[in-house]
Amino acid sequence: MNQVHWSDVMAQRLAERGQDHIVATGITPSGEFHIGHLREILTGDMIVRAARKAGLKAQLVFVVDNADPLRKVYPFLSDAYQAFIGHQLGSIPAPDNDGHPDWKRFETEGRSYADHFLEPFLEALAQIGVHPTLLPNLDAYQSGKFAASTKRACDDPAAIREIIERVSGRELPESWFPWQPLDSQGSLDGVSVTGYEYPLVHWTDAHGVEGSSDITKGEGKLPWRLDWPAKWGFNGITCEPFGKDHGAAGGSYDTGKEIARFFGHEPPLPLTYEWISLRGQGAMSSSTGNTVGPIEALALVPPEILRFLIANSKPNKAIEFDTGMGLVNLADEFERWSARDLEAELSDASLSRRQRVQLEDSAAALALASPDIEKAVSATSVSFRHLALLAQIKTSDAEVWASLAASHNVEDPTDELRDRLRRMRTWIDSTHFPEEMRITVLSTPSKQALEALSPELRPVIKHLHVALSDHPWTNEGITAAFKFAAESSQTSMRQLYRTCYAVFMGQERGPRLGPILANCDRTTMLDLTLACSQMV
RNA sequence: GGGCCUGUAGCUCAGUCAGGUAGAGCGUCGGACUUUUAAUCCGAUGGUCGCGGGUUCGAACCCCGUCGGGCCCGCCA
Repeated sequence: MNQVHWSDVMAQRLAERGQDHIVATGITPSGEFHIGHLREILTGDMIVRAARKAGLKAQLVFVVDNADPLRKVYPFLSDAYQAFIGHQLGSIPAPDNDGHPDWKRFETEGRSYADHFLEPFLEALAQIGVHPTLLPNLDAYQSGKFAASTKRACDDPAAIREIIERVSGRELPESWFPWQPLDSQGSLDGVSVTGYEYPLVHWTDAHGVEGSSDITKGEGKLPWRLDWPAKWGFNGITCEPFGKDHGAAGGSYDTGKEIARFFGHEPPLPLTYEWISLRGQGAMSSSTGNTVGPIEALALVPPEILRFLIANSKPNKAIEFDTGMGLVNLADEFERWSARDLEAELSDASLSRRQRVQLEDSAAALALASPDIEKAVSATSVSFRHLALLAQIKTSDAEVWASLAASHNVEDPTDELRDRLRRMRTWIDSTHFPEEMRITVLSTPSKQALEALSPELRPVIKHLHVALSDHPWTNEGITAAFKFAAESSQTSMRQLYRTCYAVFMGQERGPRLGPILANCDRTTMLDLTLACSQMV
């Protein structure tokens, strides 16, 4: 069988390199995590799954870059963080609700800035079925794992400098040294290296203080372009997906490749992926607050839908995340696919190569979408659209299940379905829910909708008003009134409904009106109908 | 300046690596269900594959050029 899904292609390439694999992902916990970061880790997770499917041994690791310094005081931080700029994220206190440093928890529990942002992300990962081995980078420095590579670099800074300058095309300052020592205050900024005798790097800091940094004890860190290839080595990384920022020519992967070999190991198999942007708002960025967090996204959609989004998009394809109609369409697409018997469809010998590839690709994406690798997500047979509708009309869950029992043969709602309804209600209450999907009954006539109505339908409104006035204000009564109005005005039911939607909802189509109108005030609705009939 | 990704049906995208009759889903339109809980089912509609050249018996696919979109080359997934 051909390898069609991107994850299978990666697995195949890994198989050519060996049997044992460690797939790495890495993120700097400098601010709130967002679904862009989810692409990083899910891409890794899916490669691991594909590799195991191909009979390889594979493990997912998540390098937490908590040795990276705080770059600036982000909008969600108080000015107190000014003092921490340049300090490592794993060694400064987390912000509290007001953005002030929470010294108490930092001192009693050791809860760092990095932990603060990492925790909710890990929670989201658990929900989404990703269970990576965590590798906090600060610990790696402190336990001396970087020592060997660091020594290699510090023993021959010119070689490293040559690689970076040649490959990236940028010139490094004269003072550049392949180790950034922590200064007298614990900052990585503004430190000048004055000498090196293994294992000590001597420095003078911005405060005029002099000191020495032991590279085997993590009293500093490697610059990013060395940090990355160094940890490929001691962690035995064989594959790593990364964002396009690292993948650019002359970027950190390019220099990393050569530096890794200088350190004495092969670089991992790369996979560059595109970024996720928010529809209409550009790239997501933790620092600007232009984000949708994984937790927030999971409150709205089930994990399998998020996984499906990543699995079904080729890594080099930019994703526009849309919490409105895009999500509805995505969810319904997932639902349709999972309801199909792809196995059976693929056994059809008359399929063209093209059709076959498409089916196989979707089948692979669908399998990867399940948070639980052991079990495929079963089709709920209820579309997102339909559930959105029911959730708006029925106030209690019991009514929703009763309706589904009648219309969709759902006797006993599965846990999956209950879960979906719960998320659906959250979504409807949020600002993300698309207006297009929102059921609104008008209180004043929609001039626009009435004008859009074909001329021969306008007189029908009068019949409608009469019929509604004469029938009981119940679901059955209203439905009977519709029928009566259609007969007395010689209109087909289809056309009558079109008229009704224009009158009551200002739209061309909509859900069954009987039950909805029955929940509305009779007088208000009759007044609305009358007003409409007088307008046309 | 250097480089990467991208342009295929109204929309979202497969198909490009291994050239062989242009594919899905959505949407739209029509029909069915004695008309609809935006449902479901059936059917139809729809593309000079950005543009121009070249290679080839044959090009969406390979090569050259060109235009448009996104992005990277200090940090960012």
